[in-house]
Amino acid sequence: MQTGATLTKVKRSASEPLRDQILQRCRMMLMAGHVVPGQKLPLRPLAEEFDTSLMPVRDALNRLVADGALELSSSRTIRVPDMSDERLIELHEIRRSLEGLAAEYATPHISVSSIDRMQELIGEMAEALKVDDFDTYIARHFSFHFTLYAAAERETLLGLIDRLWLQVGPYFRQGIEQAKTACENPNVAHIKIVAGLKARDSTMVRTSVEYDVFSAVDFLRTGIWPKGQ
Amino acid sequence: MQTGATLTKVKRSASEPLRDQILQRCRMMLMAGHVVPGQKLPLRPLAEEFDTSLMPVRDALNRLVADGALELSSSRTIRVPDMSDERLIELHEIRRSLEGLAAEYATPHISVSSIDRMQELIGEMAEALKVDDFDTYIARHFSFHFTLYAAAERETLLGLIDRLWLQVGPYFRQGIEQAKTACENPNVAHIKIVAGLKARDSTMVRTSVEYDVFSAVDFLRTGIWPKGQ
DNA sequence: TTGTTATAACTGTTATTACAATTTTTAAAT
DNA sequence: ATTTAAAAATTGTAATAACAGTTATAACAA
Repeated sequence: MQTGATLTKVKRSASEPLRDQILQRCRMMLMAGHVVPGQKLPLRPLAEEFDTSLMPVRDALNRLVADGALELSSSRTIRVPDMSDERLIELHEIRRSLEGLAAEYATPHISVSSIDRMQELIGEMAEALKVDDFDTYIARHFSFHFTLYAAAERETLLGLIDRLWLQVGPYFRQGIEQAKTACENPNVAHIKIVAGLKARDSTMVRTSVEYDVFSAVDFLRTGIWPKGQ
Repeated sequence: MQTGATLTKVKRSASEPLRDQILQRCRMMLMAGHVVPGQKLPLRPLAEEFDTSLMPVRDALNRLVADGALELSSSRTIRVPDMSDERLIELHEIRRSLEGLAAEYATPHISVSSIDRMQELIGEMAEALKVDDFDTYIARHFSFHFTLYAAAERETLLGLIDRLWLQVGPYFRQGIEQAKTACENPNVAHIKIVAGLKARDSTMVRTSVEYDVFSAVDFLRTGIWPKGQ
């Protein structure tokens, strides 16, 4: 299947449908950049790897298509969509708007322990980057942002932001690998976010998050078009 | 099935999968408020009405669950979700943010003929309201807003806004029927939107759209809790 | 009448199979 | 060697049936 990730069997349990277990796996693959743009994800090989029938795999992938994380190309093959300049910019206009909103709502409510955790995550991100452990970097980076956004306690908003991250996931990894050094720049935003939270300054947090998202555009662009098209 | 809408058979054609045809039907039912909050939508009766098997119906409904327009209650029955005060407010915080964004981007690009059409739609809305033709009112109201948002030419943004409308759809109809007279208020916003477009004043259009969304909250609340809980 | 238990009906999920369309491969002809 | 055409393999979709929960109903007991 060449998903780049180690896939093990999923088990049928009453608590969680196979579809959801498979969905979770596929989400991880996308977020971690373990699938590459343009890559096909045919149902049957995936079903074989998960040791299930087509149906739950089909359900999971259809869900991801609905979320814009995958696409149904003409002649109905499911693949990881390519990124265009326009789409990248649009996604980040929306990200800026929604993540800024979430950041603002989160600021008064977020717990001190969560802020401390975010502080730690900044350190762990730097550590991971030093040893080229991109998987860990991506995981910590995700935790950092979603610890903040979850504190806004807006379920629908969180879901929308999640969808947007799923769409940039496959390109984010390429961005880091290409522009590793440039990652210091976003980290400045991260530090300001934590500082803003400690001061309970909603405007500062929102502005810092918006800047973080803003700077991500150029960062991602270098990953998508390394030669500088 | 008691969907309130007239359902006819869907036909298997090469061009469009049954799932998408059924999805379209269900979307209409939700947007037009032809299903009521709390109502169950079991697969088998729907499949019988559409004269298909479970699968395409299941696909369509799962998609709507993913979109937040339907919910999988505990004990996995699919139903129209109830609206809470918190959810209503959250949805409109997001709506305001995203529809404001779309409005701003649309203003410089929207064609004169589209603006004219929007002007017409305001009239048609008033007409429909006079004769209690709520179906027409809802359809025209939808056209009015999405003519604007489509002009922004942001596919992902449009998709997100569409999702949000799908979630408020079932409650919008109740709102109109309950607070019919109060509908003059939103119309003021509509008129300002068109005026702003003619002047190509992005800020004015954005502000008017944001006010329209803002005023929709109270309006919808009267529909959801008519007694004034 | 009320509470409990067994039975039946109904729910979405999953597996299997068949299908139609597309893509790839193979073979033949130029 | 290149082009064309036929055949095989691969794709997602859809139908059917079996499954495992849950909910409703009915029968029985107190």
